Amino acid sequence: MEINYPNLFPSSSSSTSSGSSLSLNIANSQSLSEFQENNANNKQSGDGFLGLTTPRSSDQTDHHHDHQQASSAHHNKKKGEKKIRKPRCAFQTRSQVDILDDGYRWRKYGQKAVKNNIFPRSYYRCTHQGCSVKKQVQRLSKDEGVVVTTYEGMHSHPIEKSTDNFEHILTQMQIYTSF
DNA sequence: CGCATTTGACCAGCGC
DNA sequence: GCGCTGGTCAAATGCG
Repeated sequence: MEINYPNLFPSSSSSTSSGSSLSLNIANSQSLSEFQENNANNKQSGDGFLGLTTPRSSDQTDHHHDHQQASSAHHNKKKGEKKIRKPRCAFQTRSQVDILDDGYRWRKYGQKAVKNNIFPRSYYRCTHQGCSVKKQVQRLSKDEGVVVTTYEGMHSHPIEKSTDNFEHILTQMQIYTSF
């Protein structure tokens, strides 16, 4: 519950310079990647960020919407299968704006208020067909100048716009998250 | 008119 | 077993 990001983003505080080019200062941003077996010893309860579980296999190809709201639809999980946890990559960015234009086109599909944080968390999904890459954007309550963007999945299609250096970063992300 | 955003509800996992 | 929290869906709404 107590989200302080103990080990994740250590030196987030003591940053007073919110001058910041809004685009992206990679120098200040920290990247990290995790893999599915990573948090086996994760006794951290709240861990609202990188310990989150990925419920369904996110294959919206068939996407039989049994309307979850109806009743006992759930997703039929394989009896022997463990839950698959897709790799994620989180970036901490110092920016005034929440929406970091990384060259892809995103559609917002949800927003939730997180505990111990006055700012909501926004959920985005890539609008490209067949691309199920998701990202979530959150702003630290401690530092409103810090925006944490978590990417989940890899893009398998070219970037629409040319956002110079961010494309390079995306490439590195794919290296990190390669499984 | 088409698409993106908003927003409330639902559901699953986990902790107590 | 209950309640909390995070994640997602989908209808309604807004905007270009």
